[in-house]
Amino acid sequence: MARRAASVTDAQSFSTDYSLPLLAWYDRHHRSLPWRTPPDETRLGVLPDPYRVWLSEVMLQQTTVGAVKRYFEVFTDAWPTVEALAAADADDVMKAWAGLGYYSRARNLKKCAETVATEYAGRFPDTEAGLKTLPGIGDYTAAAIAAIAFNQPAAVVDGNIERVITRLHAIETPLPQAKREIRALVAKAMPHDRPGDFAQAMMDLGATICTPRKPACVVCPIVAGCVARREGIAEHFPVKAPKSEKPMRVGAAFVAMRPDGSVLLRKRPSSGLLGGMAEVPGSDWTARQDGITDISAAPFPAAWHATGSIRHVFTHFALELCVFKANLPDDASPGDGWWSPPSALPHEALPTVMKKVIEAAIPGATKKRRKG
DNA sequence: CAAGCGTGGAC
DNA sequence: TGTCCAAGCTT
Repeated sequence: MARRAASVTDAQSFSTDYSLPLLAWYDRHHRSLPWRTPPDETRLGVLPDPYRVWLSEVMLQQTTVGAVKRYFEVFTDAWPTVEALAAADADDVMKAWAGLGYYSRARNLKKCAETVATEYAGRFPDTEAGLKTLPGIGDYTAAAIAAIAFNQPAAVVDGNIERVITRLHAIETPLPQAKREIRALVAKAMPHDRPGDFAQAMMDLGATICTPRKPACVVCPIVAGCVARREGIAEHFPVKAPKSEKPMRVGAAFVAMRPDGSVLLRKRPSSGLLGGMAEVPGSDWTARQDGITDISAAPFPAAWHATGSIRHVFTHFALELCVFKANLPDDASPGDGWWSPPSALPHEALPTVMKKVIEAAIPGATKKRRKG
């Protein structure tokens, strides 16, 4: 398909005229991913399923492609359409999301599916503005869906593209302050005939060539316009504001087990840290020196005995939990939780930190059995 | 706008 | 071991 000469005549400096070599590179070296339509099809007007684009984009928020692939397959097998996801049991969605992190994404995913199914007749809005009104869809995801699934001329800016652009133009302004400038530069460079491929080409470039460390400038298709490379300081960008250090928190967790191997679980509050996910009973997690790390935080009296401790690092704090275990009789009351039998435990909505806790008390208890 | 919000892989 | 960080969103 012939491209108009617009990107050439519009060019005002060398660094704004890179869309052509970038797209040519993408046509040859694009990554094949389960939610993608290859460029030889998009150029013929064949666009990917908006549901699959949306699902993949939400999963990919702050998450690696390698981790997303498995979850994407599980989700699309269980819920092939937005209507199916809208009709799903919310707890089943949380269970399927367990381990992927940032669990508000799963809660918003379900809400968004319900809204699209009931208020939009099962069809995603095809504009950035329309998409942004939906839960869990912000600036980046709205632009990405609009461009990739609907071929809209949206300026897509993610972490990869921030890195590519700050290097191309040697932008010393730190992130996130530079965001507005970056967005304007992307909008100026974007070819209106292939906005979706342009966005994915920029992201592929950032993921495979213009990498955070040791960028492969030698094989970069747009190195000719890169100011940072010319000055030998590509790795210096993007400049970021310094991060605050992580405090340490401590606490105690209690694994109660019945003779049949069932473990007592309860559900965390629906918002905040690990919102809506399952956990074993435990103390608060506190940064105080006198934080509770003993059986004084036990949910009920029992023959609790220490069975080890686990460490886990969250985004904004590190956690050390002392793990206690007790064997309870068959008729022990679950209180406000439930007893999860060994066959169900691996499929519960347990975040990784809770799997570590249970593994410390009952090795192998949360591992999924390989079939065959 | 800064802070809250997970996890696992690379180095 | 630590450190960084990966296709960000919400409040």
